[in-house]
Amino acid sequence: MFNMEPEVLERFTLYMREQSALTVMFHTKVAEQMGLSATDEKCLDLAMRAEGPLTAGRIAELSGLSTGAVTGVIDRLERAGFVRRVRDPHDRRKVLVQVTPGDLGKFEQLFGKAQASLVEVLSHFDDDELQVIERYLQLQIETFRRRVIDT
Amino acid sequence: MFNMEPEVLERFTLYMREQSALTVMFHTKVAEQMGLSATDEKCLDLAMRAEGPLTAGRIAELSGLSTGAVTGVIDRLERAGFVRRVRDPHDRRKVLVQVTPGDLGKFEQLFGKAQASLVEVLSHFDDDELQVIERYLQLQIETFRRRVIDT
DNA sequence: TTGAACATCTTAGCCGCTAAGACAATTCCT
DNA sequence: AGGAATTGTCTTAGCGGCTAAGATGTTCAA
Repeated sequence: MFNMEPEVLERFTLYMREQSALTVMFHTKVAEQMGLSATDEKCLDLAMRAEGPLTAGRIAELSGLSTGAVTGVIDRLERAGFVRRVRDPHDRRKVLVQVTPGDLGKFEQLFGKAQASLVEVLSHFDDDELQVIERYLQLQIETFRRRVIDT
Repeated sequence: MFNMEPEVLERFTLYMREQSALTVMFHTKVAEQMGLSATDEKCLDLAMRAEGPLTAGRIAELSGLSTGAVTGVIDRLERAGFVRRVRDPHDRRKVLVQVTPGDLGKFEQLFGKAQASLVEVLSHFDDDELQVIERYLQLQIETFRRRVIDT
């Protein structure tokens, strides 16, 4: 874009950095409250957001950890009751990590609070404005994803 | 808010989680490219975003690390040329961490790329829409900050 | 069937983190 | 002013998670 005033860009850049820093802190705190490390929480989040159950190896890829580290992560998550190891019946080398449906109470509770915050924020906008925001978020995520991948 | 359709909230919640996960990954990658750990990059970011130079202790508070850990962080950042230790002339117990103005080339370059992405995203919106988005970001950050602090 | 490829686990070694205490500078109290 | 308490940073010991390399168990192709 050519005709954007520099102050606008500066302000938005600051928002991004601020948001980034807060996000990192939030994840740390959520993990802490759940009695997990940030790494473990990150992997649990991956497993929860995935369509079906992930394999251990896929978690390693997505998280950027070594397979050895992921073994430890799953050990701890399993011991804490958040996930279960299930051998893939079609390929018994693979370990499927199933998120335990119950026992996610603490997690849901913490994210529930975050969701309440989100509702509060969104309540300040009418439908047309929400559409703008949604379009922004979709674009931002899509662009950011590409950027993260080839960084 | 009462009259928001549940699907809308669900979608926004997903955006938040997606954005969170991408942010964490982005920070990891930025740190990696700079030859720093995620922790070190986080502290450098704090130091760069602060008004004046931060003390070692303040960095410990803001980052949630122990003072001992911060000593190590500053050692590494200093060795890598990103910051300098300066004793506070008014209270010689304190160590001020000054961000080196030069030598931030790699950092600026990486964040420059992120900024280019931001510009691209923002270019899809007109001025009125940008105002909506800015209002959203401000509210979101403010609300999120309170949420993070008392989580 | 046998070797190669694959998925996960195990182990050794390293590094950063915390907690506790050492050290130095400052402030407080009388 | 002068000693005690406080404050800010650094040091150290010990712990735990991470990586890399190799072990183990499974699948696949010829």
